[in-house]
Amino acid sequence: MSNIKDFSSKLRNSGLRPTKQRIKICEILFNKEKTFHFSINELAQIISKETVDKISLATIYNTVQAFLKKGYLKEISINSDKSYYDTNTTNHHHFYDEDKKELIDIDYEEVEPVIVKKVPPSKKIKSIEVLIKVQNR
Amino acid sequence: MSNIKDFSSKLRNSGLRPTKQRIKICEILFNKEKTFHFSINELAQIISKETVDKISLATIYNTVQAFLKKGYLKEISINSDKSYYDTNTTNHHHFYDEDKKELIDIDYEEVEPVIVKKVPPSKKIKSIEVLIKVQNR
DNA sequence: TATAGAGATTATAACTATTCTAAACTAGAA
DNA sequence: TTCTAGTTTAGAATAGTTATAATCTCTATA
Repeated sequence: MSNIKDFSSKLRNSGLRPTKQRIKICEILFNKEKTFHFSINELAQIISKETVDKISLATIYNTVQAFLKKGYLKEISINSDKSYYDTNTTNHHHFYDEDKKELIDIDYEEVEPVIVKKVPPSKKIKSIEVLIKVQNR
Repeated sequence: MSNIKDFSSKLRNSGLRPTKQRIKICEILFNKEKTFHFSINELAQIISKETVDKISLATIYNTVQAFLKKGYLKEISINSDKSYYDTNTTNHHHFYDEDKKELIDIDYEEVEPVIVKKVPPSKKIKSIEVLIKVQNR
């Protein structure tokens, strides 16, 4: 379990000034035992519940962008109207529950490695994402 | 190559009244030898170039939604701010070229079938989409 | 410890994608 | 030809996100 000191030095080490807003957001995002998925709006709601002094929406956007760039978060693509982020930045795939509108991690081992026979000329693979949409039987 | 009559009856057969706007959009979308990918905005621009009488944005949205529901189009999920659609509604996957911001179809045979060992309880798989992000080597 | 200034935060405006609304129009059945 | 349900339309409304410009705050260094 990380504490404020840890987050502070982690932020500093990656060139981000450890402000109280960023530390708070770290606590919310990275103090969980499970990884989780969120939209900016969901994150904003959690923050407003857990803090006395509010953090402005702009800062939340900025912080998420910064963490994304540093590789602490991963963006997930669902066909959607808004962006979703994942605190699990390792290689893994997702189920998307069409009924509950909910994203579920799939352990990497649960999906056989995806094998692609050809890649466009002079390109290299950056990532492979599998999205499996499921619905009630 | 389909002509206006064809589109007219195809529309009627699927319960959509063949209006001149819908027929025009059909011509643009389905008279190509290659499948293609587009955003609403890109489609709107093509329409405005190819037609004298404009089609309102609302109609373009409505029509794309209608074609989507009828299964003539497929929505594609890229991590994005807007929706993309594909005239290729068969099972296939995509490369996303991060440099050109361009989507490329992958023939179904080019990717080994994705095998999932477990599905969430009482759910069935609706679709499996693989998005392979590539960038310059 | 005080302070300057780069980097952050903030409220709010602006922007973009999409949906809604309500009036006007039209395809096609009768 | 007439009627009407289904369509189209312009424009308003909404939601997500980014930009702006003023204010604030870390932290290096004097």
